[in-house]
This record gives sequence, structure tokens and C-alpha cells, in this order.
Amino acid sequence: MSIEQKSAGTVALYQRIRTDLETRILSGEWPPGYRVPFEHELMQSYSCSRMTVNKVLSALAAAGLVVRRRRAGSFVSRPRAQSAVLQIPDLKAEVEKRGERYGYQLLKLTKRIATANDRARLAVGARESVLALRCRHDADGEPFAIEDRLINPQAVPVALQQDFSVIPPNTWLVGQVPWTEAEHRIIACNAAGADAAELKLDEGTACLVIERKTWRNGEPITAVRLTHPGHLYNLIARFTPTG
Amino acid sequence: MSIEQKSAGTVALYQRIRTDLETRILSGEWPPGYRVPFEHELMQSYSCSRMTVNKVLSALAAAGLVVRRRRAGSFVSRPRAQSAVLQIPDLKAEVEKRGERYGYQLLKLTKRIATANDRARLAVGARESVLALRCRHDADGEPFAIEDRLINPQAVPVALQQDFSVIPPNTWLVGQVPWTEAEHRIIACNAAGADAAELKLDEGTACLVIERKTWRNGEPITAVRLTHPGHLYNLIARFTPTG
DNA sequence: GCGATCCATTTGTCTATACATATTGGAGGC
DNA sequence: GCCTCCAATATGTATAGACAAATGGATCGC
Repeated sequence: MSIEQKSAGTVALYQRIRTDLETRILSGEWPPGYRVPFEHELMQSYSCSRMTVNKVLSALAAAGLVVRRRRAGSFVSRPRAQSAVLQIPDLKAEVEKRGERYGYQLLKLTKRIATANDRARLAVGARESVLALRCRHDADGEPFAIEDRLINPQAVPVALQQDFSVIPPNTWLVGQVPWTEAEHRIIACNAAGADAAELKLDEGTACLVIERKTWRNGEPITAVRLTHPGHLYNLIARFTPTG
Repeated sequence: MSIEQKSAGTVALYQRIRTDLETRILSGEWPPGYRVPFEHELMQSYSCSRMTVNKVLSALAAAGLVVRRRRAGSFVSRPRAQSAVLQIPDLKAEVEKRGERYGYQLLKLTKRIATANDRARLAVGARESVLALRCRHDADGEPFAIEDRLINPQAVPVALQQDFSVIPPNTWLVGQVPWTEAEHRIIACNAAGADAAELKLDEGTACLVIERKTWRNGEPITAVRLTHPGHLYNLIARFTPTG
């Protein structure tokens, strides 16, 4: 091939390739476990040297988007485990990791046109519908969390067919629905009303509340409010100043 | 130079170089703003090709440790701002950012040989001393946080000369003492005893408690427990799955 | 003294090549 | 069927050379 390094506009070739691959991964076109084309194949399809695609794949590996294995190839990785605060935990897995018996009960499920309150939480359009769920997670028979969730069926139409009386929405979403951005808000408040009753707590017991919103390429996916008994749950994060 | 790629043990050359440079930066030997040697110089001192040192410097730039400028060189950057949960906030700055009047009062300061409890919190040696402080932060005259802190004077000897009746330890440490690792634990609990009284809260009011430990190259610096009234403080984190 | 211009320097990107290393899949022996 | 060993293959690391782009500083003209 000829020496024409910055042909397309002003953007570097390896940047263009990286964006390409990232798009395919984040869009779900290449799901977790998918084998990314070999360096050899990429260098043919982009008409460039191996060093260039190697730089891209190494960078994606450093960013945790792919895992590279000698002789086997590069594979789209599952979302990395992060420090716990910045994780979206699967409550079922968390409970079982602690060696306790996991229990789950769907308390309520409705599909409705978004109310003003719903729209404040989920930012969907005025006439659009939302899926609202409320359920309880138990550890060894003791209530462990109340999950109050809104799902945007426009973003996740499959959710309407899902049977959430068996699979917790938390577990299902973590495993099935890719997301690109999330926000946590962590609050301490006193248990009251239905929350207190369903968690079998005295009124006023301190609870740790995690409100989380997730988006996929700017489109809201779900908003959840997880209320945990303060004495049963706390969050841990380890980090360094360099990020 | 000869072709002998993996001479020193089994560790890659570019990894060795990267560790070298990172150590110098994190140890403070190369402070923020310091000009890292040019690629040309590094390739001479490590007897390697430019591509190799370029790979190292590009990786450090991607990690945010250095900033690179054409013709000028590479410079050690200031620590990046992080998402709020993974930040060590300066409470004074936080309060003033919200447009409220900041107040501060030192409640207690003692220097003592570490008790068993102290050592559980700070992991200092058996006969070593610790600096223990307790203070209150106010926003617009209302109690905003109780700060319960241990400082390791072995790691931060300057702390012994500091006048903490004027400068909050939080503010002083954030500005003065570099750290390499930190851990947060976030808890919800009911206010009780001295905490409730000093925060002017009714017994049982939900509080958000942040326990933080910081280290510098493995040496413990400080351990702090910040107790905030739940209705006055919550934590926010925005993040993406790719890290 | 001041501003425009040019140049040397430094990083940015890319190529072609080379050898190292790990690992998978299969061939062959038992 | 199962184990061992081997070779093909994909990634990992490193090199030397090349040109591009940006810019700090010097030089030159006024």
C-alpha cells in the first residue's frame, strides 16, 4: 500500500479503527464473548500494517473492552467488575457470594403511561409508557432490599415479554441489556411506611438508598431505587488519584 | 544495539520503563508540571527504539499521568478530577460551592500511643503514636458533618506542628499530603450519643457515614469517619462500563 | 523595540520486518 | 478412549526508518 498516513480528513487511522470496533461492541453487534477479527484479518480489511491494528486492540484491552488470548484471538469482554460503588451489582450473585440463600418476590408490576413523577425519574416522552416494578430481595429469609424500578420499554422492548415473577429485573437487566452510562445517588434515610413494613424494619431504622439511572447512547433504559437496611449493606470503593 | 528483546528476566522492556516513570511521578520526585525527558533522551538512557518509549509515554498520557505537547515535551499532570464518590472532597470547598457559609470547630485533639482500636482503623505499629482529632463542620450555622480522624505521624510528621484549630484537617490533608490509594466504605446508620448531640439531631435520625482510609505507597496516612445528617448530604457518581 | 517569518525540534502516526511466547488442535502412540 | 508431543497460529514485543503536524524560539525586516 502507498504511504498516505492521514488520508481521510484529519483523523488518525488507528482512531478510526478504534471507533469502529468500539461502536460494534457498545451497540451489541459484537456481544460479550464474540471473537473479534484477528489482527491479520483487520489489517487486510483496513489495508494497514499489523502494528496499527495491534495498537488499537491493545488499547481496547487496556480499556477492558476486549480480552486477548494468545493463539485464540481477542474476545469482547463482559463489563468489568469495578470498585463496588461504581458497579451495577447483581443482588442474587451478591447474596450467594456471601454464602446466604437468595430469595426473591415480585410485589407489583404495572405498565402505564408515564406520570409526571415517572418522567422526572426516567426522562421518557410525555405520552410514552413505562414498566413499573416493585420487588423484594431476601438473604437467608431476611428482607435485604426493596427494588423500585422503572423500565423504558421503548429502549428495551423485550422487557415486556419477560416474566419478572421468576427472574429479578435486576439480574435480568445486568445480564441482558448493555448500557453506556450510569449515575448513582447514595442516600441515608429513615425507613417509613411500606418500605419499613416490607423490609420488616421498625419505623425510623436507617436505610442505605441507592438511586441509579442507566442510559444507552443517551437513551434512558431504567431508573431504580434500592432500599437496603443500613445494618445489612454498605458500599465499598477502592481507588487511586490517577484514576 | 543487539536484538535481544526479553533480556532482563521475563518482564517487557516497555513495562520496566513505564514502572520506572510511574514511580518517579507517584513518589513526587517528578512533581506536577515537571518536564519528563524527551523521547530522544529516554531512548538513549534505556538503549531502545523511539517506538518503545513512545508507547510508554502514550500509555501514561492515556492514563492521565502526563500531558504531551508537540515541540514542548511531556509534562507530569495534576491529578484528575474524579466522580464524586471516588473523590476526596474538601468539605470547606464543597460547602462554599453550594453558596453557604462554612464553619469549623475543633472539638478534641490528642496524641497517644495507638490503642488496639486505633490500630484496627489505621494499621500502624504496636508502639507507635497516632494523632486523633474530632471536629465539626457547619454549613450556614447548621452542623453538617462530624469528622473523626486518626493521622499517622510517622507518615506525616508535619501534622504535629499544624494548628488544626484554624485549618480543618480535611482541608489541610487534601491540599498538602499526596496519596496513592484510598478506600471508602459507605454506611447508613442511626444517629446516637455524642454524634447526635453534636450534629443537633434527634436520636435515630438517619446519617450517611463515610469511612475512608488513605495510603501512600502502602504506608497508612490517615483514617477518617465522616458522619453527615442524611437529609443534608448524599453522594453522586457518574460512570461508564468501560471504566 | 516590535512584529512577521522561518526553522529546528518534538511529538504523532504509520510501515515492514523480526523473533518470542503461549496455546490450541490434531497426529500419533498406548 | 486417553495421554503426549508437535506444529501451526495468534498475540506480544521490539526495531529502524519515514513523513506529518505543531510550535517555541531565533532571525530578519522595519
